[in-house]
Order: sequence, then C-alpha cells, then structure tokens
Amino acid sequence: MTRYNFEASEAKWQAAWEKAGAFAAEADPSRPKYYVLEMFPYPSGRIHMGHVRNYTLGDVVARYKRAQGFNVLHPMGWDAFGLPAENAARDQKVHPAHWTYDNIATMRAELKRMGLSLDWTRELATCHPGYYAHQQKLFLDFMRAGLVYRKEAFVNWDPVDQTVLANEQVIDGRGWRSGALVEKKKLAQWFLKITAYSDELLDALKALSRWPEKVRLMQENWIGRSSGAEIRFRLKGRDDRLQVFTTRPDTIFGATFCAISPDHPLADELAERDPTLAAFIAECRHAGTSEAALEAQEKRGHETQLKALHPFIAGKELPVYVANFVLIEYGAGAIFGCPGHDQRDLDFARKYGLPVIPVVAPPGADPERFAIDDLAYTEDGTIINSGFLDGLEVEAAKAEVGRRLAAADLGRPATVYRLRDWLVSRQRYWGCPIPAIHCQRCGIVPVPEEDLPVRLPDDVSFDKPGNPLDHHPTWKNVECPTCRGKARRETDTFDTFVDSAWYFARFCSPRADIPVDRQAVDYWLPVDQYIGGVEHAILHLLYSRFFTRAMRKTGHVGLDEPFAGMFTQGMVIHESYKDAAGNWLYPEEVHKTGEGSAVHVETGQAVDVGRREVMSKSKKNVVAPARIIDAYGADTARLFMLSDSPPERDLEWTEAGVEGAWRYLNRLYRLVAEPKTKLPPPGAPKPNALSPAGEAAWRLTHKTIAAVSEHLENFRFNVAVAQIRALTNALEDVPGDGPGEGWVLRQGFETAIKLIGPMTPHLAEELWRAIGRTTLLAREPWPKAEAALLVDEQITIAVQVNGKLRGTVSLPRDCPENDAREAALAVPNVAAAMAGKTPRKVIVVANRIINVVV
RNA sequence: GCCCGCUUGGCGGAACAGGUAGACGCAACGGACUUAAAAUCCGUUGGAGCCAAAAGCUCCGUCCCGGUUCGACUCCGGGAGCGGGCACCA
Repeated sequence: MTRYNFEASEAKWQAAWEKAGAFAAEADPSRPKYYVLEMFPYPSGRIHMGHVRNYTLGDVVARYKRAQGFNVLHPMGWDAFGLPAENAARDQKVHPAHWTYDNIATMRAELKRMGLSLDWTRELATCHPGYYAHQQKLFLDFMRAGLVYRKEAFVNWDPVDQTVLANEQVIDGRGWRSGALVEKKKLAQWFLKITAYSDELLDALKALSRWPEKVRLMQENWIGRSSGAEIRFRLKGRDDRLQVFTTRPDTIFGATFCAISPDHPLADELAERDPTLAAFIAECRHAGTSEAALEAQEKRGHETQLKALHPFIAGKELPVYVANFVLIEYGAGAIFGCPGHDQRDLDFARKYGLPVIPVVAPPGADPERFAIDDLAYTEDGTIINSGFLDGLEVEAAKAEVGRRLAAADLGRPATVYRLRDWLVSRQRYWGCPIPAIHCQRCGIVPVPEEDLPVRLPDDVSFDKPGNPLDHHPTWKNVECPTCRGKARRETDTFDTFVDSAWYFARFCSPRADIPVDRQAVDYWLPVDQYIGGVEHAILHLLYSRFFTRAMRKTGHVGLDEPFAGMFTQGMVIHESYKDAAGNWLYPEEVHKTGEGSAVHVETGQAVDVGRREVMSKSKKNVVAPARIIDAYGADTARLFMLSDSPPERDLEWTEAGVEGAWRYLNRLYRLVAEPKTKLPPPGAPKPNALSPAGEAAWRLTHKTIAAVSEHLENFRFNVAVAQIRALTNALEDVPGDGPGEGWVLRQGFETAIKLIGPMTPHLAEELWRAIGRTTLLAREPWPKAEAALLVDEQITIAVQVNGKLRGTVSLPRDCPENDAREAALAVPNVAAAMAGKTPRKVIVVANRIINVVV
C-alpha cells in the first residue's frame, strides 16, 4: 500500500517555489492587484494552532487569487516590540533583542514548513530601526499636522513597579505583577488625536461592506456617539459656570441636583477648604475600577456648599454633589440629576433625601396622578410639570430646550463620544522611542528629522523596577536641538498598537528610505482581504483606520480605509484533561478510551475529560503545530484546518479529524498517482463518444469547478473541501475502461488537483507532476467551468401532494408544464396519496418541484 | 442594564430569491483481506412503525408556541437556552 511521502515532497516543493521566486510580488500597474494580509504574529517563541489556522486561510486566498490571474501581494512580518521580551530579559537574563530575534528565527522556520505562498523578501520586524525610524518620522509629521499633544491624564499607576499599567493589566484594582493597589495618578502623557476623526471613523463604517457586521457594530459602540445638550449652569455667588452634558435635556425641569466627578477641577478647588471632601476624593481614587468592584461599590456622594441655578426656573437652586459614579472622562465630567427619569439618579436621590419630580408621563397616563416610586420612567411620553415644555413629546421637548439654552447663552445642543484620544506613551524599554526632547528653556522640542532614528540603547538593566530608559546613565542626556542647552530625551516609548497601525502600508515598500513609497501604496493599498482574530476587532482595526487617515493628511497615502475586506476567524479549541490530583495534562499524556473517557498514558489512571475550550498554555490543552507537521505533514494540518468547521466559527482540534485528513490525502494520492486505467497524455483531445458514467463524471467535474470557486469567494472553505471530496469519490467510481473514460478521468484528476492546490499545495504539485505535467502548479491558471456542462438535460423533480413528498419524476429540462403535470399525476404513489380525489390545483415550478393540491 | 449573534443526527457541519432536510467528514456497527494486527476496501447509520424478507411505504423530526404560504431549517410575532461585545456613559 503506497503511502504519500510528505517529508520528501514538502521539502522538495518548498525549495522549488523558492528557486522560482514564485511568490515574490512586484508592482505592475498593467495587472490587477490583490493584497492578502493576515495579522502578523507577536514572536512569543513558537507558532501555535491559531497561527496555523490564520495563515492557512490567508494562503488559500492568496493562491486562489494568484491562479485567477491577480498580481498578489502576500507578505509576512513580526509585531516584535512588547512587554514579554522585557519579562524574559529580567527572568532569564537575556537581552530583549536577542530573545526577540531568536524567536523570530524559530517561528520563521516553522512558518516556512507550512508551505505558505509568502513573499519573504518583504519581511519586516517592528523592533528593527529600519522600521521604527519611519514610525518616528510619521509621528513628527502627525505632530506638525496637529494630531499629537501631551497632557496630564489620570493613569493606572503601580506604586511598587513604578510604572503605568494598561487597563487590562489591572486586576481587581491591583497590579497584575506586583499585587499592589493601583492608584489613579495624574501624569503627563502623549496622545494621538483620534477623536478628531470620531465622526468619520463612525460614518465610514457603513461603506465597509466586506467587513463582518459584528465588527462594524463593535466599532460603532466603541466610538459611542450620543447626542443631547450641554448646559452651563450658573453657580450661586460665583462668576464661573458648571458645564454638564445630558442626553435628556427634555427632563431639565425634573432636575433636583447636580453631581461632579471626584476628578473634576472644581472638586479639587473645593477640597482645599474642605478636609472631609478631600478625604472622600482620595478614597474614590483608590477604589477599584474592575467590573466586580464597580458592581459592589455603593453610589456615594458628598454634598458641597455650591448651588447651581436652574436655567429656566428663577430662584431655584440645585445642590452640587461630588459623586463617585461620575466619570471625568465622559461628557463634561459633571451631570444634572433627574431622579424621575434615570434609575441611578433616583437611587441617589432616595439615599440623600432629594426631591423627585416626574416630568415625562407615559402615553395615556393621568398627568395629575403620575408618580415615580422605585422605578424611574425612562420611556417616551408627554412632558408635564415643565413650564413651557408642557404637552410636548420627548423629541420636540429636546429640540425646544436646545433652542432656549442657546438663546439664553446657557448651553447648546451637543454630541459627545465614548471614544477618547489614544494614550500612546508607555514607560517601557522594548518599544519605539518617542522622538521628542524636553528642554527647560524651549519646552518640548521634536527630534530633528536628520537625527532619526532615535535608537534604543543596547546596554540597559532590568534590575530596578520602572523604565530602564529612565535609569540609563547617559542615554537621556542630550543637547537641545534649538538652544543647544542641556536637555533631556523623552524616555517613554510607543504603545505597540502604534507599530501595528501602519505595517500593512510599509509592506508595500518595505525597504524604502521614507515611511512609504507613494507609488507603491497607491498601487497595492487598500488591503483587499485582511484576516485575523476577532480579539482585534476594535483597537487594532480602529487605530489602523485612524492612522491611515492621519497618513493621508500628512501626504503619505491617498486613501482613508486600509482594509477593504475583513474576515475574523474563529479560535482553535481542544478538550482539556485533568488527573485525579487536579493537575492539567497535555493531550499527548492522555490516551482516549472512548467518548469522554481517557486514561493517563503512563500510569493508566483515569483522566477527567473536560470541556472543549480555547487552547491555552495554562490548561495544557495545546497541540504543537510542529509535532503535527512532523507526524502528518503541513498539507494534512492545512486540510484539517479547512475541512469541517466554517472559518468564522471555533474549530475543535481532534486527532481523529487529523487522521481523516491524512487518510484523504493518501487516497487522493493513490487515485491519481496510481490510476487503475492508463490515462491519455496531457492535452489529449476530447474523444467523440463518452460512456454514460464518463459523461456524468465530466459534468460533475465542471459543476465542482463552479461550486468550489463560488465557495472560495465566500470563505466557505469547509464546503469547498466537501465538494472536492465528493468529486474524487465520484471519480473513484468511474470504471475507466468505457468509451472516453480515460480522458474524463484525466480531466477530473487535473481539475481536482487544481482545485485542492490552494489548500494542500505540496501534494497538488506532486500529483501535477505525477500525472505527466511539467509546469509548476503554483503558476497554473484556475480551471474554467463550461457553462453548458452545468445544466443537466434530464432533471429529477420532486412531486408533492399537499406539500408532502410522494415521489420523483425525471423530466427533460424546461419541459412544458402540461407534460410535467401529467408525469407527476402518473406516479403511482402520488395517485395513491390523492386517494381518488381530483386535484384542485397543481403547482409546477419549472425544473424544481411539482405540488399537487387536493 | 444596553447592543449583537447562535440553536439542524451520537459529533463537526451541508442545504436558505421558501421547493426532495442531513452533502462532506468524524465516531459507531457489520463484513472482506490477514495466522494476527496495522493499513486498505465494501456496507449500514435521524427516530418510530408496516413487511417473512427485500423493494417499497407510513408517521414523526431542523430549540419551544403561534402566524403567513400550495409548500417554512429558511419569512413574520412571541418565548426559552447558549455565546459574544460594551457597561457607574449622564
């Protein structure tokens, strides 16, 4: 029994592709381009199954589009800056650069074994000065364009590690590493002005028709546009105003208090003369920000001496509270409270004994008797108890209040966003240095472009907590480029999301001495198909969309949207295993004895088979891609990845499924490389006569071309695989010795090879050669389906009686309705089901179905 | 709390301008080959029933209830379960 020798074949064809330069892309305006990109990996050490799935999907698209005649760009690189390298440096005493480049070398070799049709000549790593120099240039350009600023912001500060933490690194109010209570601290930080594009980023989502609806919605929610009004309350005995934002200006007559954030400047000012308020504010800042902490936390307030004056009721004074639930980041950092129509305001009012005035009555309610009990009324209705607004509906009242506020110079209609400017500074070493200099005399001075790149120093120490760049003895001491006086280099580095916000553009001209070559990006961008995990649905994609706009504003590119098509793949999941002692076990430590039962390979003791969940190192339910490729080859891994589950859903990795893919490859190999009949030579003319079996197989071949093409276009790779398998099943059943059957088999085999080429490229090349072809399959065009063969002359049509299937009839295509009706009524079982009754109606849908109604 | 998605055999999933539900595979079972095993090949496989058996046929069946229709996995209304995103958002 012949076994397909994947070891020899895969190495051979990878070498052949490389030698031929089969996947190196070159801009060619005379040809249509297609840019396929998968999210580039972080070089953590080894590739995992998520990578295998991601890059297999992308490679299918790349190879398919190449076969269709597109000039395909399919590059690969490394998202190489980031915290794990610093952790490794501290724990293992290796330099972050060495650790990173070692990992890249390992992972590159692993990716190469997958046989991906990548243009490796364009490889880039974001930690290389040849990349980050250009990022610094872009930053300076953005600065000139007014898209960069530095301001004091509240950040998560870990007092033990002496560093700022990202929100995700704060767990239940404590630093993830130190365990110290995280403080909110005001620090000067760099920001990119993404909010300048809030409306654009939101409105342009509608036109991204080849993005998943889900991702567009997530971005929409993230930007979070809501419209209402800003109101500037006069303050009793003061000249300044208190600005609040509300989405319900129509309820202004129901206002009974105002509340400001503990971080509001006014709160700071009042706290100076009020020690209990100062203590309250300090307490709020120490409180956790985790979801659980917020849930548990009471809504509390501290009443100040301030009184806000109602804009429309002369003499009405509203007490002003500092309240722990008011966020400084959102709206104006201050609110007016209308307890009747907002649940949180109601809870607060009940707690502090504040009045509750209903001002919106539900439709049909008696305005005189409508009262609020424990539930705020938040629906639409008719305005009551509200002076000039009485009788209006909610929407009309909102507009009227907007007009009146503007007329009285006490406010105006306003729109606010949840989206905040992008805080890009990090107090870390392994990142792109922010190219700025702090001078006592001149302030913040951009690094002159001729001094770029600002390189990271190599000699750093990770012994002390905090930022190694800050601890470096000399690196930060520089001369001010303007006044030549003593100055200090910026020691913050960029958030690594900055690195990934433009790499897709750099791939178009990866060795250019400017960030991007305009001709190259004009040809290649946008990315036609981007593929990656849904976990990046918001931040990475939003930042990239912003960066593209900023690059357009600064003349680097000529478009707004970087990714014309987006696809989010599902995760790879696997059963998890635990021994009796509760220790997690790797799949290779476990021997499955049946559905849901297993024993330990060595001890033979029973193992607890757990849920199917996302592969993770902590639960050990991981399978190393290298092990699978060693055992079965890359094509088997690729085919399994594509076979059973639709790519957007989670895929369960099973040994049995892999075996199935492996079995199929061998079956296909034997079928084509060792055919039971001698095939005519390549390109032999079609014989005049075909046996019925040959005719059917020939038609199926062309139907499969049409179906597989259609499925590949729509990312239904699992169905495409199924169709190819069905074709090979049918070809297996062709006897081969009938008239023309040898020719049909050659057609069928060559077609099957071409169709499966994008999925299992090594095997396909091997078979292409085995069947007598000498060209490189990777350069062969996609097969064409002949339209005439897609429709059958004789069609089997279902016959129903009263909607229930009672039989089938075989009819010529497009046969007259009367013939169809007669044939249907003549089916014995149909006649029986009619029980002698006369049909009231016979519905004939040409070539599809006949339904007899009695 | 707000927004969104999903629910089809033992399992992954096919089929949706409404038209033969279960393609393709996994698992399972039976058989062939073999001293045996592996590999491979052939067959069966939604449930219940009619029939000596087979061919064949009947009833039920796409989360639940209701509707539209000659005909509903598909469309509409209501509900349940599971999953995801955001969340003191004013």
